[in-house]
Amino acid sequence: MSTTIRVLLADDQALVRGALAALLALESDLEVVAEVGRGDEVVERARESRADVCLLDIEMPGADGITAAAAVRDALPGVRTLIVTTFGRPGYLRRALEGGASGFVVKDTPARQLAEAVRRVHAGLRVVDPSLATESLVDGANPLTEREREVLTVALAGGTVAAIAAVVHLSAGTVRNHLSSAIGKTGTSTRAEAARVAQERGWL
Amino acid sequence: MSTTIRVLLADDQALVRGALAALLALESDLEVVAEVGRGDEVVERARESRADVCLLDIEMPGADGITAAAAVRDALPGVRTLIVTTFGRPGYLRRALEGGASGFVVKDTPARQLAEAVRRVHAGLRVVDPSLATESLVDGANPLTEREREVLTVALAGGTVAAIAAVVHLSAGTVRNHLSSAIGKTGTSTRAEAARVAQERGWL
DNA sequence: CCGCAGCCGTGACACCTGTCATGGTCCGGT
DNA sequence: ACCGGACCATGACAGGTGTCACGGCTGCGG
Repeated sequence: MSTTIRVLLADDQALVRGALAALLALESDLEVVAEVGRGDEVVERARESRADVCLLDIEMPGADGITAAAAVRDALPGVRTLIVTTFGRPGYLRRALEGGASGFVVKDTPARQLAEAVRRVHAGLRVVDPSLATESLVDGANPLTEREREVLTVALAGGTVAAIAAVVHLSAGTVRNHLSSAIGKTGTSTRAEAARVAQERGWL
Repeated sequence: MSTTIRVLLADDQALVRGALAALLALESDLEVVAEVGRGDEVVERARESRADVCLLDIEMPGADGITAAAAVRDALPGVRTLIVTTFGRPGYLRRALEGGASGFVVKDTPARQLAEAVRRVHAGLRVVDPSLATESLVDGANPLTEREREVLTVALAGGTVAAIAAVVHLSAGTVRNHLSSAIGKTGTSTRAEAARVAQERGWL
C-alpha cells in the first residue's frame, strides 16, 4: 500500500489532459503516473504504470470511456475507474455504472472536488454527481430496441432512408418502420429530431 | 508595465477552468487574475481585474467566445484575446480573426505550448494553430447567405418545415427555397445533412 | 403446445420535401 | 437608368417520408 494514489489520465484533448494533470499535482497524496489520448490504450498503460484509479473522458478515439472502463474492470480487477465527461447524459451514467465504472463526474463541478472524488473512488466508494442521479432515475432505461438504435445512429448523419438501408443491410420499408417506432418512443415527429433527442439522452 | 502577464480565463466547464488555471500557475510570468463561466461577463471582469490577455472558449452560455472577443476589442482596446476551443472549425477561425481575436488555439495542442501562445499574444503577435490555417484557406469563406444561415440553424433541431417557418416568421415555401439553396451549397441532399455539414464547417 | 414479443418484410395511403419556374420588392454598383 | 443580387412568396410536380395494416419468422416462458 503506497501512501500516494497513482492516477491514469485519459482524454483526447492534450490541453485538458495536461491541465488536469497540473490540477491533480497540487494534491500531495495524488500522483499522475500516465496520460493517454485514446480509449484503447487505457488497459495497457494502466497495467504498466500500476495505476490505482483511471480518470476517463467519454469522447475518445479508439474506444469511448465506458467501454474502456469495462475493459479495465475485466483485465485489472483491483483498479477503479472514474468517468469524467462534459455534460450529463442520463443514458451514459446508467451504462457507465453497469459497465463497471466506480464514479461519474461532470466537468461542471468545482475543480477542488475532483481530487476528493478520486480519493473516494480509491477507497472503494461510488461517486455519482448528485445532479445526474435524480435525472437518470426519471428518464429510466433506454426504451430503444437494438435495431432501432442501429438505424437511428446511422440516421444521425442525415442521409435518406435508402442510404440508411444500404448501410445496415435492411429493406427500406423496414428501416422506415424502425424509424417510425423510434420517433414514437422519443415523442418527436421527424427522424432527425428523434436522432437528436436519442443522442442527447445517451440512448445511442 | 508589470513583469507578469495578467490572464482572464473563460470556460463554462468549471473543471477545465480550474485545471487550466493550475496549468498556467506553473509559469512564473503568468498570473490568472479572473475566472468566468459565461461569455457576457468577460468584458466586465476583464476591466475590473485589469487583465492583459483573455483566454476564451467558444462554447459558452450568455455569449460565445467570438462575440466576447469582439466585445473586448471594442470596450478594452489594449486587451488581447486568445480563442481556445475543442476542434478546428474553419469558419470559426475566420470569424474569430475578423472579430478581433489575436489568436486561435485548439485544445489538442500540447499543454506546454499554451503558455507560450499567451506570451506571444501579449507581445502583440498573432497566434494561429498551423493545422487550422491551411484548412481554413482551402475551405474559403462562408458561402451561405444570412437567411440561409438562420434557417439552417433552426433546422438543426430537426423539426418540420412548418415549425421552422413559424420560428423565423417566414412562409413555408420560402423556407424550403432557402433550405434547397443551402443543400446545394453544401453538396448534400437533405436538410438534416446540410445542417450537419454546415455546423461542422463552422458556417452557422 | 400456445401465446407473446421482437424482428423483418410488403403494400398502400396521406402528407411532407426538394426542386423548379415565375414574379415581385428592395438595395448597391455601373 | 439599368443591371445584378439577395430576399420573399406562390404554385406545381416528382419523389421521399411517416403511418398503418398485414403476414411470416424466431426464440422464450407458461
